Amino acid sequence: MNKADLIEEVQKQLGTECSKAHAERAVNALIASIQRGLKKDKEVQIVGFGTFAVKNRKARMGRNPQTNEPIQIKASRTVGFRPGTTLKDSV
Amino acid sequence: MNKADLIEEVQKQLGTECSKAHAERAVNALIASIQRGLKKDKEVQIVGFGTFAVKNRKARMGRNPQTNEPIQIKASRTVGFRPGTTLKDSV
DNA sequence: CCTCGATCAAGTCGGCCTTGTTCATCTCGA
DNA sequence: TCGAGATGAACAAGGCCGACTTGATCGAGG
Repeated sequence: MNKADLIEEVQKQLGTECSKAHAERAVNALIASIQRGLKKDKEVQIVGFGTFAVKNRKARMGRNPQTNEPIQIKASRTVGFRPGTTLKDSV
Repeated sequence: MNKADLIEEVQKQLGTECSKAHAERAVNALIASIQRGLKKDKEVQIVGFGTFAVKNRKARMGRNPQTNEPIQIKASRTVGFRPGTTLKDSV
């Protein structure tokens, strides 16, 4: 399922009163808001769905799959997601 | 950041023309749509954000942290999330 | 057309995941 | 606005799953 299909689903649930353009704006706004929330509070919790959290990933040893040469992987940040109980049960 | 703050952020980005109640409906609709997309296609890709995917978790051996007793962990399903490049760079 | 993400290779170690209670926090009805 | 109900985080220890590395290529979205 891609973004276009997702927007269509959202527009259906919001009713025909809401245009697809509005649904798209809402989707983009939500995504942007989650990003801003992650940057600010490092965590965004959505009850009944799950929790997004910025995670610190330690430096470690890796390997270049092409040259088979060991390389140093620097510490980095990523975004983790832990599904909530409701979401787990629904899938 | 909780759901209420998130809704407020969304409403700001949508403009004052959109009420907070509408923003809340949009947020709920999007979440519900993602859930339905996961149940249907097992994967929801949002460009510029990341990808949600239903993952099959194999059965394995675990341990009860309280009794220190080995236990069998049954195979289960969970929802994984892989952040996209844009999201990684923003945090 | 241009950007963005998935994919593939192989090897490895970081961290996820288990149970169950306790506590903090959020949601929602009145 | 406040209380009641509900949801999730944290905590323990340890095993093994899988995310992660490069980089070119393909597909698709904007």
